[in-house]
Amino acid sequence: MKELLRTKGFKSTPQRELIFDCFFSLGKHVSVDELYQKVRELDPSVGHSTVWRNLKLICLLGLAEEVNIGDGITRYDRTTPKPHGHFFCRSCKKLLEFDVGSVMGALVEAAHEFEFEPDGYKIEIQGYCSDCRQDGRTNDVATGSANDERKA
Amino acid sequence: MKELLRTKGFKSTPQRELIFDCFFSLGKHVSVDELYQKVRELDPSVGHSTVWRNLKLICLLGLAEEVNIGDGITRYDRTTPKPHGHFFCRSCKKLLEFDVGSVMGALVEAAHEFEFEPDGYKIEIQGYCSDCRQDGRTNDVATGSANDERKA
DNA sequence: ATTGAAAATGAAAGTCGTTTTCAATTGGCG
DNA sequence: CGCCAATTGAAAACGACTTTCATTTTCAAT
Repeated sequence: MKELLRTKGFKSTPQRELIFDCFFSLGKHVSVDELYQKVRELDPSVGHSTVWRNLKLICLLGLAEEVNIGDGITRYDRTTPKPHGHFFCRSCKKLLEFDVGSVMGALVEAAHEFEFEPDGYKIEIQGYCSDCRQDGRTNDVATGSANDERKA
Repeated sequence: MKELLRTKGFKSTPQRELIFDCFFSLGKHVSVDELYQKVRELDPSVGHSTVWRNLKLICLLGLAEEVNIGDGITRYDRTTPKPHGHFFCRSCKKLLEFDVGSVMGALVEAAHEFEFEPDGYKIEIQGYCSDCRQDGRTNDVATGSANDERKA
């Protein structure tokens, strides 16, 4: 890791190494705060902004990318050799990955038709995972006030 | 519109009617502020929070849904009979729609495999549109500091 | 090993879109 | 018409993200 940083022109610091290590050990879709907590367990002196900056650096290095599922929290997802999509469970907030190999062709083609030069794909399916689907939730609008979907 | 509101248990107010009308006349991916500006042209007394609340209500009624492209601004997209994906140009921030009929089958199937009950799909392709692709931007990481991707 | 320029850090503050609060107003059923 | 609950508007609160700045640290060149 030290080598990668050097070759890209970044310095290696204890905090940075720790943050990188923690990020890759967590290995799932983490938010800044989740990573911050993890880092803090091992070194409580590391600041929030340092974690944030290094998470950005990880993205800049191409090792991760941001995932926005619309709940206002940015998560960071390790880049994988194969592109993948996400299932986002509205109930338990779980994020599951699934293979999107079968749809990439069509997307690339669509981009081509529009003369659009793609450099990123986000495929997200929202709904309820197998653990949560029994709750039978509906989007019946008549049962609530204009604002009560926030807690849903 | 008045009827739809009534049947769902919401009141019809001049502001609400105006906001709904403006939203559907704009008819594209609008942010709260864009809609607020439009509404203000016709009635400067309408408040920001009223626009926001009614945009939420429009979503709650199933007439629109939120689109998050990761730039921190929530946009609202009229629900269409056919699902569609978005091209998001990193340069000019334009949002273009494209048909995703050809990939829906695979996505539904993927959801089924995971026993996931989908109720929403987001397919977004990021990159550069035909007007912007000549800028030859690269993601060369060595050329900048850890933070300079923000302005990209 | 020492040094100095540039980069990195940490605490705190700033930013900005979103959301809530609350008092006043209004819609609509009885 | 009169009441009650829904709605409104202004302002404040909220919260995640981002920047600032003084201090510390890294690392290449002595």
